[in-house]
Amino acid sequence: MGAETGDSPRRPTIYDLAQIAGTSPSAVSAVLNGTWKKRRISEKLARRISQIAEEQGYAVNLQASMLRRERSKVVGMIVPKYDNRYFGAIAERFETMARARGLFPVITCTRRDPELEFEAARELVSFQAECLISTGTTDPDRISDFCAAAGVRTINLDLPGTRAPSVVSDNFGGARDLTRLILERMRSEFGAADPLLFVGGRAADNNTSERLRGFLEAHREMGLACPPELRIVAGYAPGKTEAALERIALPERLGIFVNSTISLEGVVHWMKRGDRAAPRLLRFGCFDWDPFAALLPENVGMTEQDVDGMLDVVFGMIEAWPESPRRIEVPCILRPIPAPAAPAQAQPG
Amino acid sequence: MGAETGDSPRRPTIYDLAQIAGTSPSAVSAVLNGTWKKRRISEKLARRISQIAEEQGYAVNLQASMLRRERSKVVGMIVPKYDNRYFGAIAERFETMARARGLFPVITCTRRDPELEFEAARELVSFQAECLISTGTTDPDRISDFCAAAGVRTINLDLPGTRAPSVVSDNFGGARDLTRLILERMRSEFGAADPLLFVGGRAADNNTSERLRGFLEAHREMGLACPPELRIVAGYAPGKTEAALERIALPERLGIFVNSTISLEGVVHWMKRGDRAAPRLLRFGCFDWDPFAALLPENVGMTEQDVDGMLDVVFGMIEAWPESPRRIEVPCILRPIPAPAAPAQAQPG
DNA sequence: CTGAAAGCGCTTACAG
DNA sequence: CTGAAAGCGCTTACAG
Repeated sequence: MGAETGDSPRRPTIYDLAQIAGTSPSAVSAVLNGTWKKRRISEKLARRISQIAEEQGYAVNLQASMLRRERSKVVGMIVPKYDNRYFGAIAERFETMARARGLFPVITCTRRDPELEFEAARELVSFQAECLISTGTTDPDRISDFCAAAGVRTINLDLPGTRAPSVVSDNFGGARDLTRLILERMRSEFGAADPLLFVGGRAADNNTSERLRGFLEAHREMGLACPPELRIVAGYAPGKTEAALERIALPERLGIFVNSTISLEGVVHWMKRGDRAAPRLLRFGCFDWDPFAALLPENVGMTEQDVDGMLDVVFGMIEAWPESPRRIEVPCILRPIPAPAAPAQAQPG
Repeated sequence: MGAETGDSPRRPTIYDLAQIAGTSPSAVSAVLNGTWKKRRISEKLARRISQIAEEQGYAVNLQASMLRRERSKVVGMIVPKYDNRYFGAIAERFETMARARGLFPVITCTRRDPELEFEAARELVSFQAECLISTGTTDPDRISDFCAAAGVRTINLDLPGTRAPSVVSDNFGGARDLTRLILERMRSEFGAADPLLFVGGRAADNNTSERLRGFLEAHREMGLACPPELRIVAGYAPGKTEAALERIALPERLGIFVNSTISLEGVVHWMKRGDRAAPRLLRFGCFDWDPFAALLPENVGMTEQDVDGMLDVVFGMIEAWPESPRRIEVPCILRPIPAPAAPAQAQPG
């Protein structure tokens, strides 16, 4: 990009508008930012200035405006991905809610790269963000420390950081309810009362351990023992999940608790490969939401994190600053999927 | 948010750093923005200044910096959604590529709301964006006109706007290839040689009409007539698609060309409801990509738009400005899905 | 009812 | 090798 297109005139400023209107830059500024009634500028002048601004295609220079104002109204967010139902929904909802409150949302996507995350935090501070929400970041505390030093508030979303208030899903309760649902469906459809297989996630990951706790709790309620070999917690990646499933011997009928749609891709690939002994009577539930995954015939239910609910809490914290509680839990939404009403679709003959 | 936390000290400026270092603000500025070698500042001083900046948690004020510089390096993008595989991938890739070029990407999500789109364009101009990429917007020409008046360049991505250069998928070729694939699979799996059903999209939508053209072309090649009643172009919404499918009589065996994953949701809901006469031998292909949709057993292939390829072209245009061609087409990527290797999974008994 | 003036935090010729 | 000074486009007390 060249610096200028050469023949394109400089973008008009309030000085240009003032000259055209035969008034002062102060008056133009007041009219254009809505403080003109307070300054008792005549409605006639206000109207004329607005008209001229419109004609000249005027747009305020936010860099200048923010530099001068005491508040930037910029709120920053760091997400690991957009290309993901959950984080996509978070980013979208955050933007909508911020705008509704007259704030300027600036979102950055850092693909779980710790260095990029830190650079993004620095950039958002440089943009004069008033607060920074981080979600899915690998090192939230480093970001919080940096921001604190710069006087920028941070909130961790769906992350249990220790250096900032956090808003998290009730992973325990959500997992317990999903586990109950799967157990129930195994019983009603197959008459089974066996412990489930837990698949996906990382042991060090707080969300995974909370979900595992809920999973075990539901088994305990039913008086079911839960052998450790039925827990595959070897990462979220589909390939790892698939490989781990291949290595273990599984019963004829099986219920699976899948810890994310990422892991679910691995589970389904494994199911689809018919070249080995897989359980004949299979059902699963998944802690995550995806509309197409909801259509898989073995799926009995999905647990959706309450994005709207969590962001309501986040904006509540922003507004009630600095009296934010350290941590708030938001319940998840269980979406049961009814058993198919009819026999299977046609298969290749 | 209160204006200040009261006890938090003002964020340090180059004046503060200069005072601590016992030098001038000019020197600090030069060191911090990398122009110090040109100014022949001693390496010793440069090192000391950097050190102090680090200690003080200094972060440049981009508002001030951008205001003073001739270039903002901000590149804006308007997308309709983040919560969508395609647009999520576009946003994510755009951000990565812009950063790699030392630019500041600012993305706004406008949920197909024409007023919001226009407000977003105005806001990006106010942020001094040097160019604006719009994709999936309802009124790209209005945005282009406004930006042109403000001296901001626009590029339409996957949109055939008339007022700005555009980068679009080869919808014709992509649809022709996908249609060929479905026809081929209907023949090899079921021995069928019937015309396909086209489902989804809007007739007024350029992408839909191009895809329909490719669909018809593939039929023509095969010597197949293509009766108009086998084209359901009543919008993308899943509900509309499902309702339209219910209203028509369909043959025992059927191949379907589905015009987006949005419409595909409707098709699959219709397939899953077993309470009416649906085709027994069903296959479909879909012009869009989704990993779970790819797992549906009737799916023979999906056409992915080449997001990386399109954005390469977009950044090429940005850099080669103002010699941009009016319109560039980028081929799509066909992803065939092999027929299942084994018999169907267990169904409820 | 309105304008002149200071200043937000930087960058960059310009003058040593 | 380095600093003083002007100015980017606004906003906002302040003084009429």
